Amino acid sequence: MKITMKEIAKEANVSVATVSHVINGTKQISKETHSRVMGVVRKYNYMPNQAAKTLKRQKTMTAALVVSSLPDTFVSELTYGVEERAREMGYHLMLVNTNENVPYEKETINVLHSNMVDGIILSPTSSDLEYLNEFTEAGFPIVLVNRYHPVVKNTPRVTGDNYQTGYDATLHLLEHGHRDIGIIYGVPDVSTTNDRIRGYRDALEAYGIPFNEDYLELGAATKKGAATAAEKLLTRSRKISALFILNDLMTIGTISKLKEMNLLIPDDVAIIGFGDFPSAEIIDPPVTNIIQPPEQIGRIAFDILLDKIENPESVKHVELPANLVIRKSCGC
Amino acid sequence: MKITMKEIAKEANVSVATVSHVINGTKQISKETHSRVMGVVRKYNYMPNQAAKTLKRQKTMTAALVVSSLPDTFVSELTYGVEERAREMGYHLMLVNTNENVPYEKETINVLHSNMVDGIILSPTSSDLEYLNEFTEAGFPIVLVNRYHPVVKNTPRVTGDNYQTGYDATLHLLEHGHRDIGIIYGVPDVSTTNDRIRGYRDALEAYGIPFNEDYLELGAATKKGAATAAEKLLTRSRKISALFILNDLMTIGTISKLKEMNLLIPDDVAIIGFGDFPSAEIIDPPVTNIIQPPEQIGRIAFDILLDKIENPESVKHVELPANLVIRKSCGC
DNA sequence: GTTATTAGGTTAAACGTTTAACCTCTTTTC
DNA sequence: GAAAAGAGGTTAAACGTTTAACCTAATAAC
Repeated sequence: MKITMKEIAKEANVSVATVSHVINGTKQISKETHSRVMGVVRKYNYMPNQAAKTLKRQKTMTAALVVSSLPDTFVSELTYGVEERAREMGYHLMLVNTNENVPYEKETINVLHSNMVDGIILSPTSSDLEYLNEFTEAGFPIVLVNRYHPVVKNTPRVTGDNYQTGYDATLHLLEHGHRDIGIIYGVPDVSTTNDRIRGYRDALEAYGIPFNEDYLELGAATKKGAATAAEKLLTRSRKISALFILNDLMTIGTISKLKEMNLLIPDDVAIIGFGDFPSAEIIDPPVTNIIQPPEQIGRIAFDILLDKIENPESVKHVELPANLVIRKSCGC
Repeated sequence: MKITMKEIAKEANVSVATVSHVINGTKQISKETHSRVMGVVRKYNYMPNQAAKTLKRQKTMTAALVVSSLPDTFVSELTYGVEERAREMGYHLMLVNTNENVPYEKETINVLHSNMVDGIILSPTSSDLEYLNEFTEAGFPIVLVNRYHPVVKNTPRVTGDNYQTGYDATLHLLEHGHRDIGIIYGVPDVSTTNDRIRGYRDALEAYGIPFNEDYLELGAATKKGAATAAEKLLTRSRKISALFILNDLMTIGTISKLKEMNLLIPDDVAIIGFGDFPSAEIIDPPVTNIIQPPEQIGRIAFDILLDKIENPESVKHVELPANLVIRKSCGC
């Protein structure tokens, strides 16, 4: 069996309270006792039982990152940022992927809430987030990341500035003279998609161009999905001369389809992608991308979670700017 | 405060034991009592305190995945597989990235061992794994993934067949007529690197070609690292006509450098990469890759961990085959 | 030379579950 | 109709920590 504090205490000839105090530094302890206890601790490589500690302290020193999909570049890098920051701050990280499954997401939040973690960073599946209020109102720290919804009260969030990036990308394409710009989006009805499309609409409006529902197509956030979406879009609306694609895998899928259709980028169809990827600059042509800082979003989200844990009234909203890195696929 | 079993018991007019029994189904309970208790449970959305449960049961129902680096395609997909399988089996997953830091790895295993998790899937940083024996001998379940070392006894592992893939890739290049084949590797002195290089050597030997230390270069598993490694290799040994590159990011970095040097792929330098990536087929030329199934490795690793938890004597070794997917960069 | 203060410990209650042992009725068995 | 078995509960002891309250001897204060 695993060694316990009681046995350490016996071997060091002190009470368990003393062992606890030397380990945690919660009381003055004489030099000799201290080193005698630490000697025994090291001898057995003793580590306090986390469950007991948590039960008593009501603090787990672990946080959870709950995402709605894992095999996704953005999410991977987000995870990296969160994990790194958690580690730096002495926290452990629990990772759960809800796989875009809303009931499972609810269930997950519920069990994590029961003394498994001190707080949650959540990238939610849907906009139906009212159920979160039950937890946040009870003082359980949750921070929303990437996707959000105004229905959740008193809850910090950190996102990219999706509206602005949608606007900027569209504007750039407009400045290149494009008037018929298609969008391939990954997931319907989430704030990220909606905000970017809002930016797109407003940019069009600034140029006096009417919004056309036919120019939107769902790409399901996959290569294959985007390929068929691109095909639909370009056959249905032959005037489309530029595409704005809302994630990296879909950008790759689209390019693949365009090559298959023998369409030249950017001459026949210009492209701006969302989310940079490692090979973007060695593709022919190198692809122009909106780059968001997912790792930084993760780090900040963790810091805000910590702030929320220590200071329950605090509600910070952070919106990080993104950059348009211009390469060749837009026509530049 | 969070609601406890005691309060549920009071409101349902039963003892806490009874509440526990209805929740866990550990005893016959009358229909009325059962529904009365469940009524109160649902009313307050009660969930048992995990810390208390763990303390009593000595079982956490969570596993840990400890990797040595996170921002890496292979690791991301491995994580995906592990998380998915854990979720399916009703386990939670703890994720920690040791950042190739050996002391931190040791420390991590130590705290995870103290009733935080029921077992660990470890992709270790170094070959210095003797310290693990202390834990495995005490019956703590650990399964090694990807990297391993024979010094760890009684410990299951699941890896790709690195020797064979090293052999196959080299052979393919040899069949194309290449006699001077460089290797860019990511991390020195780990089993993955060593096994692949062993395969490379043996393939060369089968063709009667002497092994040349100068044909190896460290690429640090990054784009930049590989770019400078490629440059070094090609200027130092001008006869090199093919490159075998041991991870995806390094493949991209190398291609980028070759383009910069105005070298044609595959005419001036042929390339085979290790680890497929989403854009491999839209790059010009499409890149020939060894593809390993990291997600499957993850799933299997979790199953083996579970097996080890339930059956401590079990020691399974799994070695998964990889495929050479042939595209254009090898000269085909 | 009494009284406070401090240093260095110990005792014991609590954290919220689980579960063996026990109890009390009913029902079954022969 | 007495004994055995079963159904449906309860009691209380763990699980391994933390921490407030308490204790004692030594030192400081005046």
